[in-house]
Amino acid sequence: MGVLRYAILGLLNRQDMTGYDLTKEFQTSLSEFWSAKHSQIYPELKTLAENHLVEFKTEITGNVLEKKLYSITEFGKKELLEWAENYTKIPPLPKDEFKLQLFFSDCIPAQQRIQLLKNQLEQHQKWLEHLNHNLTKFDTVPPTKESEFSDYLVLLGAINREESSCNWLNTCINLCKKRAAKKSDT
Amino acid sequence: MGVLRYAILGLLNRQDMTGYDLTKEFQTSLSEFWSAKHSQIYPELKTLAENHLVEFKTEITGNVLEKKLYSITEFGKKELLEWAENYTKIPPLPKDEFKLQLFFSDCIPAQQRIQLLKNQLEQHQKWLEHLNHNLTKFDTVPPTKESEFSDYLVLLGAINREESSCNWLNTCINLCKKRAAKKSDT
DNA sequence: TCCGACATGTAACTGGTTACATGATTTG
DNA sequence: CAAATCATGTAACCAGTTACATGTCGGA
Repeated sequence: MGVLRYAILGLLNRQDMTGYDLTKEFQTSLSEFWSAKHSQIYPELKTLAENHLVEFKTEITGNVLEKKLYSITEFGKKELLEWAENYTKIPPLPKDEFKLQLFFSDCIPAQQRIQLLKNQLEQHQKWLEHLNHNLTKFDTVPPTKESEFSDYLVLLGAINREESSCNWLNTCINLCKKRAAKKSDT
Repeated sequence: MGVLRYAILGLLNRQDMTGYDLTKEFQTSLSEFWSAKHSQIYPELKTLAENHLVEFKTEITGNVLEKKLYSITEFGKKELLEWAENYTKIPPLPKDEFKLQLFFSDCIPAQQRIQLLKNQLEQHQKWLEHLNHNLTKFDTVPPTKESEFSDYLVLLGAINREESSCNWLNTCINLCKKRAAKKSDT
């Protein structure tokens, strides 16, 4: 695939950045749907520059420290646009250790299974809170500014996902409880 | 992490299997939340056997063809149970090329963005149909049999996820349409 | 007799993480 | 002056995919 290159091109299309800046973007604005460490970003920038999709000028911060300010080239913009217009397949089913655990949970006591579910629920609720907090950062909802608008859409997606995870976990907990009650019944 | 080993141990805990059988299980019952190709499974079985978590006896199918029937050892069961009882972290945010595309979609025409969203929606709806069809395979809902019960729970999770994806995409489409209407308004 | 399923493995490569390595600048 | 942050890179490793490689068995 090589999706990382488009993530970088997309960011550089918004504004010129250093590898360090890009790394921070992956940690913040993109973190909901893509990630990359600096150890992956710097080599990628190098090959991108070699292929003339980006270019850089070396700047001096302070007295000595060099930094490379990267910008997207016209050729890079063309490549980005081509990708941006294409249909993509739905994301491959993500691996989920908890679901695997749940799938095999017939080998542990019913009460313990419920505890596992509750623990998972708590973690998702916490994350959901964090996402809802991010929602308050927009001054209008939905935001009017174009760049903020796509931020908003993907944030909605993240919130949506967490909410549905919580719903599912609650359903599971209830089903397990019912089941446990029935068993102790007989 | 090394989660693959627990997936294999979990399956072998249900019944003895060959590497070939395991491969099929990953393609079917586990496919919603874990995957592995035979090229990964066979080496893993080898190391698992070396560590005495599983053992195998060689059987002959027909006249010559050898197959290795693997079974979990007591030690393997202990290891599996230990994993099964532990709290796991929520799955790492899965990479999602479509969300990345949407995030950068301010560089393409509004109508085209809507087309991308609609295409994604169609794909998710198709998959959802498939999952709902799987739901009809249980004779009672929720099923009473213990092994079927956890199948059922994870299937609910998958359906839940697809439904919420569809909801989100519909929301996005509506927001984009509204936005487009407003713009042509001025 | 041919084809699809059964059956098992290895090799090369890709994407990504963790750790190694270094050093400058700013701020408290 | 110490600590956090800025800044850039490489190396070793791990999980996973694709391709290579081989051969048997059962049924149409």
